[in-house]
Amino acid sequence: MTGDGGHAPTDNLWGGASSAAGSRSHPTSEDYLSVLNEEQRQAVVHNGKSLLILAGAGSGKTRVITTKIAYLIGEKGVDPYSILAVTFTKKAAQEMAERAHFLEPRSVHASLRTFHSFGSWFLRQYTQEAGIDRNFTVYDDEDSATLMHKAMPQLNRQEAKSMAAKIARAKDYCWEPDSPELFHIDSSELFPRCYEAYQQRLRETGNIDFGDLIMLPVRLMEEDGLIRQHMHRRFSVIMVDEYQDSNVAQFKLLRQLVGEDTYVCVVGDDDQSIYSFRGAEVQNILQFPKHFEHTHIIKLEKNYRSTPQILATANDSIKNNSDRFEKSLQPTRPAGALPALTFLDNSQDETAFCADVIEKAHQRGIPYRDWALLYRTNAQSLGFETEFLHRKIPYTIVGALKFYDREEIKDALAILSLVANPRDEIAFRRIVNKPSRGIGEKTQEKIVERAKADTGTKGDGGGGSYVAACKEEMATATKKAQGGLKEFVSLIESLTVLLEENQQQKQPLPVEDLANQVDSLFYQSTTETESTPEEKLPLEMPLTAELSPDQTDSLADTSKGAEDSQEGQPEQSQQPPRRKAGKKKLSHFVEQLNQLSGLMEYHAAQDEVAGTQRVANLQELANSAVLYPMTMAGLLDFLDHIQLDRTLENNSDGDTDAVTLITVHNTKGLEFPRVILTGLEYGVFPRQDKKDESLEEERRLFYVGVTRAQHQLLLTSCRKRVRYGHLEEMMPSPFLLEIQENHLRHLGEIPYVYRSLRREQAGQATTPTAMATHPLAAKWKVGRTVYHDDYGYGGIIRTRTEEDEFVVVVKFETGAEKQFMPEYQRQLMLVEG
DNA sequence: TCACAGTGACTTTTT
DNA sequence: GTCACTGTGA
Repeated sequence: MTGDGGHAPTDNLWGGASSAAGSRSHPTSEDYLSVLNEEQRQAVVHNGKSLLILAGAGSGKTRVITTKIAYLIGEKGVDPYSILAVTFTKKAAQEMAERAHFLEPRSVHASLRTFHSFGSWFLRQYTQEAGIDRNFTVYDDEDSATLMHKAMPQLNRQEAKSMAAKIARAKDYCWEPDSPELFHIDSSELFPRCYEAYQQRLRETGNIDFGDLIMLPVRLMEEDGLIRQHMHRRFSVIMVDEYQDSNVAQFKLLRQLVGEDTYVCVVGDDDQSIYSFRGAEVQNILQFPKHFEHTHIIKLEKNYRSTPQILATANDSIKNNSDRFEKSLQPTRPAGALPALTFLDNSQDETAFCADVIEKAHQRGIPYRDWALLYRTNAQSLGFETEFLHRKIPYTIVGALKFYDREEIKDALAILSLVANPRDEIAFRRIVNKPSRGIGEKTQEKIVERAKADTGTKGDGGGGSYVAACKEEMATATKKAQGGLKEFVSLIESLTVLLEENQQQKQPLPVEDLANQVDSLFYQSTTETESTPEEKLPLEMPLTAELSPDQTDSLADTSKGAEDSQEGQPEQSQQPPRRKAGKKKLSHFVEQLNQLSGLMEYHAAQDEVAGTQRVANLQELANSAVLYPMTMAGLLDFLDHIQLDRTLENNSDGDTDAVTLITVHNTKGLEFPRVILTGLEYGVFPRQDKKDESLEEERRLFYVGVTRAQHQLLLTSCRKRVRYGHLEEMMPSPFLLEIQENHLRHLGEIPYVYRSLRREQAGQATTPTAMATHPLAAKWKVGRTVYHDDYGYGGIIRTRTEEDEFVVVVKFETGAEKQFMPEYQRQLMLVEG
């Protein structure tokens, strides 16, 4: 069934499609199949019911998927429209789309999406069945925490946040407020009550949270055979990338989507499962053959990315994990340099060292974009940013300091959300009194009560509008509040009117508008149809991965706008529309909103005192809306895009030559010629050693980091680091010690602890039973002098490890004998010498 | 209602 | 070193 007949008919189809696609020549199926190895080729042409591809790091996983898509369309005559491929990040989805499109132009009609954007697409078609608002928006974690806080006022902010996180976890498993399994997460009787209250409050707003994006579609399909059938007819091929990171809810979604005649193919690597903290279930991939009958398994172990030296390092580490498919990566690349390990005195030295290395390399002609700087936590990026800024090394930072999480941006988005859905309690609370309009907590509470009473007029939507409630409240409110409310109501209403007025231009009611349309049809560029996302019948809704608005070139205009609009000037910078636009752009609407709401003025004042960039950020938000039409549908699209695509916010990807600063988690699926893996200290990476299981996940994370590198890998570790405002002595990461000594090159000074741990390890090599020595043991040795805030000076007389916690026993000068866990009790300090 | 100062608690990783 | 929450005074 491989390279047989098919040529003549498929070639016709092929030719037709590629000529339409333009100048770029697309490879033929022979071309793209010939570059695959045997296993890859098998995976592509596999022709059964279900397929599990276990693909090691760098084994050409994406190539296999994209080739498979092309092959199915080009050779097997599968309708691209009926192909669904889901990934976890937008970035991955986009890359998949690009590569598939290169191989097979018709793949633009396939649905290449993230799980969550698929959920959103699904729910937009079934808002009524799901019991949510037609114009629902998606709450992020912070919104959820606020909602929880309001639903259960006795919780303080932190407790509310933790409850919200637990609810999110429950939704990862599709557990309802009355599910008995909830105790797995939190056995207190408070938890189900909180969940219940939260859920009720959420439904009152008509909105949904991240978990609902998966959970609600699952429930709808479980309960409604018609919807399920509908989906089965719609998709005949379903593929999932990075399947090791799917959670139970996502598994259930897949289960529902796969009908009798659906072909299902999942790809993943259990060694790269790094999201169990948010419910990812490795068992999904391990048990896949059990859940889907007649599963064929193909392993891809040849690595096409890294040098043998880098792979040796990776294998050294990952083989220490117990719960995994036994496998090891086979190198195919030519030999390279050994990975280098450098110890630095402190994190300042670390940043300087990294900057030096990159600068020197640059002088040798190695571009900045070759480099990626990896760290465990976002907070670590700050030091690098300042150093790079100072040295004028260009960098792009992925994922950190999220643009859309900034206060001013969330404020503006809250107004947008409220315009879309006036029942949005969280958005309402956020901006009703910002800038201060004299509407305090008391008044807000009354309005919320009123709005909720409104909802009592059962049925789905209708009541519960906060704008309406504000109006009613005006009658009884105090003078001060009255004025504020009036201001606020007129803001939202005028914005709504603005949007509706513009929207009406689309509807062919007034004759002049028809004329306008003719006008735009004839006299404006017709090449790029400014298609507005319109409400269509469910089956016809496009589900292709939409390209994100090009935020990069709008960036350029930002700073200017910021300077000019210091005072509440009437806006001078009318949006610079690149293409002549007949219809107004959403960016215009956002600018209006920024002005009318007083947010611009408010934040300009803040900028003044704090030296921040808030006005510029608000302007940038407006700029980023330029690709959306100024309609309700455009607004929803825009909000969706922001909520579901938090990854490619500020990266000016493409041709710019810049170093990548990125968390290890975020590098999943990426590769770089040169990688520096930083902060390899115990307590930072791995973060803690609570349980074996989570240490194994940290190790997988380390493995992911190492296997991102193609040619060159640098590892750095600091002896001291500032944490919690104090300079602390750090221990080297245990992962460093797992690497065979001759697989590493050690640069510079090697700390005593590292040496002695290596020695200890060498001694133990013959007795591999107990590697129980706690990493802290090297530092807190019997006989050392310590100082305690309360007890004064003393000496360590004993140490032991108790349930993975390291305990020291200290006898103080006072005679008192006390036990401490130095990891947590910071009052106890080692005295130098 | 709001602004300020003092106090206490906590820091993963993300759609 | 950073929030977030609390209490005070205007």
